[in-house]
Amino acid sequence: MAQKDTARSILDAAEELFSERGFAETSLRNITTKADVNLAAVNYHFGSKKSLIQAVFARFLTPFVAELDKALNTCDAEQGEQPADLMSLLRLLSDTALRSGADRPERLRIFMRLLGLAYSQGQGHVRRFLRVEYGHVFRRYSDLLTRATPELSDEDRFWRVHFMLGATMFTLNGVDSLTAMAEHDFGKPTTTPDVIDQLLPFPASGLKSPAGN
Amino acid sequence: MAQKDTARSILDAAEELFSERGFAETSLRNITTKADVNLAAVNYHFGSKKSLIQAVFARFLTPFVAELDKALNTCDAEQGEQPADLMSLLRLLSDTALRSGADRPERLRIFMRLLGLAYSQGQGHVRRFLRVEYGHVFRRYSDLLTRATPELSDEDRFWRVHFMLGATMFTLNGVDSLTAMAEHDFGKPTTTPDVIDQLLPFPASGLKSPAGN
DNA sequence: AAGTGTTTTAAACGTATGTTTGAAACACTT
DNA sequence: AAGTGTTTCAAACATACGTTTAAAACACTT
Repeated sequence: MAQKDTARSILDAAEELFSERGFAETSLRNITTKADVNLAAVNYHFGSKKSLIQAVFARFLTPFVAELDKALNTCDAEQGEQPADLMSLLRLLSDTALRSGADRPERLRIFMRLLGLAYSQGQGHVRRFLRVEYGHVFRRYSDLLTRATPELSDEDRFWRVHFMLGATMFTLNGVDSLTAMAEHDFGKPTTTPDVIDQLLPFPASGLKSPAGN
Repeated sequence: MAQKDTARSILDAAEELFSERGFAETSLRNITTKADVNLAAVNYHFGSKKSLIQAVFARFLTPFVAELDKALNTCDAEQGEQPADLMSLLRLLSDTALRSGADRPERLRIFMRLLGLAYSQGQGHVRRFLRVEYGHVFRRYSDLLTRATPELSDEDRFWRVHFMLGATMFTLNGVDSLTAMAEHDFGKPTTTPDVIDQLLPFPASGLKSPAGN
């Protein structure tokens, strides 16, 4: 009982602190203080700081890719008749992501910040971990994207998928600052799902934009 | 003479190391070793590590915003007849950016990585520094963007400009990995200007995408 | 209730960091 | 060539970090 509690407190505190300040800027002492556990508890339960970082990712990603895999299975089943269209595929991904942090929808925001940090800060071990552990699901999704945009050359699609990825990462990464700015300027409160609704047409249009000019 | 040389070596080394590993992950000893100067030289010439970071940004940004300001002046002069269209505005920005790192075009890649890092790592002092020092030029550009997209509501435009920013930042941030992947997959060598040519239609389409669905 | 394996704790360890110091080396004017 | 202000240098400083240790506290079976 105590075991689970301590490990979970550490993960909770680490998730929040990492997403706010980054990995290198968050010390184990910051984490254990916030989690109200002993400093040595991190090394006892997770072995090292690196392993703790990976554990933070695993706690979010493992259920997420499981759900995504399931969703892709039903998607494959319905196929044969006709491949899923682009907008449906984007919706499938965002719905799965939103549903995956079921308890609090802000989990998605926190996690996207972590993902962005992992790629922009050194943290090569995180990238390796993610590729080895979850790569196959993303390859499945990527195949569906290809079938949904048959008019694009492989090269154009490659670049535009990354443009889309960038717009998404950047937006969800800073979604708290952005929603604050939007609320200040336009009065309307805006939630993360609202932002995603705003977002999706942008890459959907961009992916299909006329090539070559 | 020695003064300029030492300071410049430090800036060169810092620019490259920061862009590769991030700010927190690069120590003054890394920098001074690579620059082949004494450890104390950083504190002597720049005062502190924070000030060094800001100096790295200033060295790139000061000539860049000067050129951008000039370009916006001629743009304003030609106006009155009709506001500049969206694609021209994007071209104006990317051309200025490419021309600004005149000596080596890879300077732009390095600098975009720095910019991305500054926003994703803590480094609040950098954001403050950039806003205070260069904010007015970006506000000018933003006004032109508004006149180029009169059909958008302020809210839609706000979000889409940030989507565009995200696609651009992310792409130029990781442009070295991306071009390597593209070259491996498609055989074609790809330069940073090539990537920008690929990129621009994407936000241009995205900005004008039909609203509300 | 004793015994056993697990978890927590306070303290210390070794290492790396940014910064400061004071003397030495240098450049440049008089 | 002497003198003056600037720049370099090796060394040390204080601090913070991740990790390890060994004893204490705990939980749970017998």
